[in-house]
Amino acid sequence: MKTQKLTKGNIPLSPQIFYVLLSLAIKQRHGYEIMKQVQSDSQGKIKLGPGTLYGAIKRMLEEKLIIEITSDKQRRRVYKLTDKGRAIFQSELQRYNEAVELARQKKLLISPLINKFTLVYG
Amino acid sequence: MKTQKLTKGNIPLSPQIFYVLLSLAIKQRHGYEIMKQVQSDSQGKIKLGPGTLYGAIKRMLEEKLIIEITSDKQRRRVYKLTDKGRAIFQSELQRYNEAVELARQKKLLISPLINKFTLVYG
DNA sequence: GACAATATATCGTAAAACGATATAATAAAT
DNA sequence: ATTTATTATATCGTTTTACGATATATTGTC
Repeated sequence: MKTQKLTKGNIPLSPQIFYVLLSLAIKQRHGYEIMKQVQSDSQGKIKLGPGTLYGAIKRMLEEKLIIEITSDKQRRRVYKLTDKGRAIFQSELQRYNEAVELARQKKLLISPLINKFTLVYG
Repeated sequence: MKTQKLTKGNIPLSPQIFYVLLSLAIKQRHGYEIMKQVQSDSQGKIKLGPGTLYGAIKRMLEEKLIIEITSDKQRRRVYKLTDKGRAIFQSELQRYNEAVELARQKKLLISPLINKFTLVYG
């Protein structure tokens, strides 16, 4: 009973998987590096523990969103995005963008740059 | 053992919960309306079945992200965002926006408007 | 009156997140 | 040189969530 789907048709992705793909979209990385990058890319909002990280990697390998490119038997195991992984990341990124645009259009997105002063005197 | 957390500190939210909050950020709605709105807001990418929908509503009520404002015993049960729900939605929307901006900055966001013609002759 | 769409609810399964725990190698500090 | 911190990977068990199936009733339409 192989590990599965990453949600049907891979859309939508969980935020965790999204950030893993994002980190690998820039360059190939090993597990621990992914973990740190996700934390930094998400401004500390998402922290992957080992359980989440290696569980996610395992499923993503099975789904062929990533492949391992470790040369020989190194300590670090390096992963890179497959074309499929890149396509799915792109599709999910579009969803993020569309959601933000929709929210902006509905005046729901408050710019963090607008402070109380601006709200009162702007 | 009350239903729980919606992920620790409520961040990050699952895409499903995010779209439910988005639908309620615009106006109060009843369950079935939320379901339809999520589908339309996400361009059909996210479809909530009854299990997901009413399970999510139950947990969001317990977490006090939404409250029920149904008057008397109506057929439809109407929900609206609480201040907490709105704050959490806003925080999550910021995360979406930051992720998109980061991706844009890294040249990872491909505009769907740019087609092959543009890529070749632009 | 029949039928489709609306509307809510629950149950069971599967999948995912996550903390705990473990182990080992490398790098830094004393 | 030895201790200590950080890096690095892995697995196990629990909790949480998503989600399809199923059920039921109401409202609206032909």
